[in-house]
Parts: sequence; C-alpha cells; structure tokens
Amino acid sequence: MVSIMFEHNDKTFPCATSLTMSFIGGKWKAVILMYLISKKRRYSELHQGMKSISERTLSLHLKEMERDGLVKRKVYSKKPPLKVEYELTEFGRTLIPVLNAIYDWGTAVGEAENKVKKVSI
Amino acid sequence: MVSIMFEHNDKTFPCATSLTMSFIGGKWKAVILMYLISKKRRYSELHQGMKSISERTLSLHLKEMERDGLVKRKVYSKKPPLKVEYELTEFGRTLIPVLNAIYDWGTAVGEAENKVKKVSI
DNA sequence: CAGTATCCGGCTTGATACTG
DNA sequence: CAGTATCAAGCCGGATACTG
Repeated sequence: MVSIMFEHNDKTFPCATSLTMSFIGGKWKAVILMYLISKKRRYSELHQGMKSISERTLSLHLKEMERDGLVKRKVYSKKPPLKVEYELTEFGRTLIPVLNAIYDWGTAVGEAENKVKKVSI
Repeated sequence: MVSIMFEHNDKTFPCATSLTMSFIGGKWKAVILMYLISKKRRYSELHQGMKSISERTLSLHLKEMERDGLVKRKVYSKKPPLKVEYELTEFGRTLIPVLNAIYDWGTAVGEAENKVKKVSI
C-alpha cells in the first residue's frame, strides 16, 4: 500500500489539509494574511490592527510567512526611522479564496449564534 | 471607536477569521473533519486513517468538536466491545466549503512545488 | 472497541526592555 | 519605526499503560 505524504520545511504532513494548515494555521497567521489582502501594510499598522498580538509573535509570523513565500517585505529607508511594508506575494494571493471562506464562515457563525459582542475602545 | 469582538468558549476573538480558526485550527481538527465529510466513521477508523495521531489527541479533539456542535457521537452498543460512530452535524456541514478550500489549496501546492513524496507503508 | 490516566517535553505565545 | 533579546508561562500533543 502506498500513502502520499507532503513535505514542507523539513516536516512531514499526512494529507493536503494538514499541509495547508502548516501555512495558515496557528492563532495569528490567517489573521495577518487577511489584513494584507486589501493592501500592503506597515509593521505598525498590523500591530495596531490586531491589538492583542505581541510584537514578538507578529515578527516571528511575518518572518515565517516570508520564508514560506506568502509575504514580501519591502524596506523604503536606510536609516531610522525605518519604513517597511508587507504585502502578499503572487503565491500568497492564491490563498485568498481559502482566507475568504474562513472569514465568511466566522462572520456567519457570529451573526447566527449571537456570539458577536461589541466593545468600545 | 467601536470594535467588534467574538466570543466562544469563554475566549475572545478579535475577528471572524480567528473565530473560525478556533473551530478548525490546530494540528488535527481540520483533518478529522475532512474524514467525516464523506461518511460517518468509527473511532478506530479515524485512528487508523491518521496513523500519526495519538489516541489521547484524537479523543480530546473529538470531544471538543462535539462540545462545539460540529460532530455528533453515536453509541450503538451498551457493553464492550463498544461501537461508536462519529458524524458531522448539520452545523458541522456548513464548514464543508471551508474544508474543501483548504484541501484543494494543499493539493495544488503539493503538485506545483514538488512537495509530494510517496511513502510505501 | 473505545476510550481514559498519567506523565512529560516542546512548541507557541506573551511581557517587557532594549537597539539600529 | 521596526524590530530583536530575554525570560517566563501555558497549552498542545505524544507515549504508554490501563479500564468499562
């Protein structure tokens, strides 16, 4: 019998589903990618948008997704204050249908089950 | 200014995307759900299908998804050997488009980037 | 058969302070 | 501004043995 396995970053995944989850899984990656669908954004924009993410975590995820080829990092100045922008690569854009499906489902559930809560900030 | 937050299982999520990921995120949940799309399955079927999952992890995830209303557990015998089957609930079935999008993307990436490896078992 | 109990290592995330 | 360094905590997942 023959099973098909997937390899990515020296890890092995038993199916296409878990391979995808290695790209967008975890607590934050999909959220960061959602922010980048509509336009490129600066580090601080991302950080403010997702207030509850720590700088360390944001930085680590951006680097990992850059290494995975999903995100492109562009530096616009040589000396501080730096200006850096992140945007989706062409490969990263192939994830848009997946990300939209995830977002739409969450939205529908939020409305249907009264799990939405409005918080003023 | 007003932000919309989502609550689920006593946790707060800052957007629809992270709400969805709380249902299908992690290493295994989406994979288990994929197995249940086509038909109901017994515990041992699931365990064999995903060889690398531990009994403990499979058990915990099934319970959590049962509590989340995605999966239904049916017992067919009172005394050992037990027969138990798991299937998607109607609510769980609303996730199928999301799960398929995830699966399809992983499949496409596996083919496009030569990340597919065939392992005989 | 379908799990649970126990134990444990490691990965993930967070808080804070600091640097080019 | 855009991160990195450091330290710490918690959760996730795995191995194994045991139970109704």
